[in-house]
Amino acid sequence: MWNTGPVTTPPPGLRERKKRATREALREAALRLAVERGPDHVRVDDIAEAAGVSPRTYNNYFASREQAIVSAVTADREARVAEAVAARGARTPLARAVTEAVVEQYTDTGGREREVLRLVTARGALREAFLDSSDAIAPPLTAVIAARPGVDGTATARVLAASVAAAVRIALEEWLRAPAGEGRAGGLVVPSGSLPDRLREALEPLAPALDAAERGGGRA
Amino acid sequence: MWNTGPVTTPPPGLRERKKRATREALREAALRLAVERGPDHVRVDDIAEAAGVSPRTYNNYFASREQAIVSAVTADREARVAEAVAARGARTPLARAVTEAVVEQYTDTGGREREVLRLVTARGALREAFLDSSDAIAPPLTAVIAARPGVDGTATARVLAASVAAAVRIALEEWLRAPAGEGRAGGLVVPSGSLPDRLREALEPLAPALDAAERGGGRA
DNA sequence: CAGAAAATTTGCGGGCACGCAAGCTTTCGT
DNA sequence: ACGAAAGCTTGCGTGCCCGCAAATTTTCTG
Repeated sequence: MWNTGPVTTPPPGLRERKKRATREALREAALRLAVERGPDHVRVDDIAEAAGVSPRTYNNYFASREQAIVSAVTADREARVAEAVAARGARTPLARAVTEAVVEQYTDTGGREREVLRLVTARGALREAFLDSSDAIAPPLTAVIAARPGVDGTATARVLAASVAAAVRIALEEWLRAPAGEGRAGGLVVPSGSLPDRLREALEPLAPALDAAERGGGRA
Repeated sequence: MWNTGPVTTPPPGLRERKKRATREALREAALRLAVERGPDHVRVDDIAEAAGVSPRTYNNYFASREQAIVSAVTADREARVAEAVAARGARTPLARAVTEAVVEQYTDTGGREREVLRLVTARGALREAFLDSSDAIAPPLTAVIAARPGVDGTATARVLAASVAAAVRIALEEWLRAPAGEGRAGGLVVPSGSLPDRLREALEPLAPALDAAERGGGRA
């Protein structure tokens, strides 16, 4: 009876491990093939075959063809944003905590991300799927915000979390709009210039709402 | 040379009229068939045939099968929300203007809406498409907010508009969650109970941000 | 008005998403 | 440890979305 912590995963169980493995295999295969051949020359059958599962199984894991690729790129960034907010504790005001957490998590370019960014950035269905992925921030962020002292209802937390997600999406859109704009970072096609600035810029209008929520909701 | 006003539509032109007519025919056909047979027993071919166009043309007007139906139900409500905000002028503070406009436009149940609500409310792909439709509020609302005196950048307006859209979506979700909840309105299955309350509740957390935007942005 | 230019409709074909019902694997109860 | 229950995978079939290019219609120009 090893101390597994308070609410930790009891023992992962064989079943769960297999699912994780399959998911990971699909992600990796999808990304690899997309990089090799270009995103428009990858069929869902190819991904399935490369991952060693049936084409039908692919759609048990991902609802669209692009989802696996962006899932490989973003790599659970959504969940880590929420963690980063929680890690800042109730000391720092909510607006600061959220802004810092978002900027932090979107700044860490996970290694080869530079190479991959052109792939997902190039306008197409992938670009859309990538932007949609930022909506996934909302659910975990809702939990974190709701747990804050002073926030009354879950409804408030949901609205604020969804607003943050929307702001992030807009920041990404604006960022992708100006490829070789003002602060071009070394002549690359990748618009790595001012993502943190765009994020801060987009989150700033929400700051009053975020901070007000902690001071007793709207009319409490 | 009749006075056509400053920026009014010059003369509608034949082409435009036909497009409007086709769009309307598709909407109406889709809604009628969905009511008659139930939403799952309507093929896109049926709608096209009923509207007198080819199946391929349907997808030139609507990107998904459900879009035509919800388009018939919501009937450009999105655009009217923006108009309702603008109609309130810069006198009333932004938060109030937006809240009142949204509540007003979502309260007017356009006639037989009661009959149709069960259709789009019944969980399925339609329900999802209906919720997605609230995102269409953002673009026109962005323009209205950006035109407000005191709002500095377009980015701010976009974020706020998107946040409002997200709040509306959440309000609709919560509203659909409790069919026969607290304020049941006459024993119907339709959860007409407290939609305005849910909308106000969802928009309230954003009020500080909306009002702050008019007082010179965040740090202006 | 004739002819060019621009936009829309339509048929065709490919690929994708998903419900359904076996078949097989993991998990659980005794 | 054994059998049942639950869950995952897979093949099949249906329907939908959309790119492409030819045909048709509307608009524009001289």
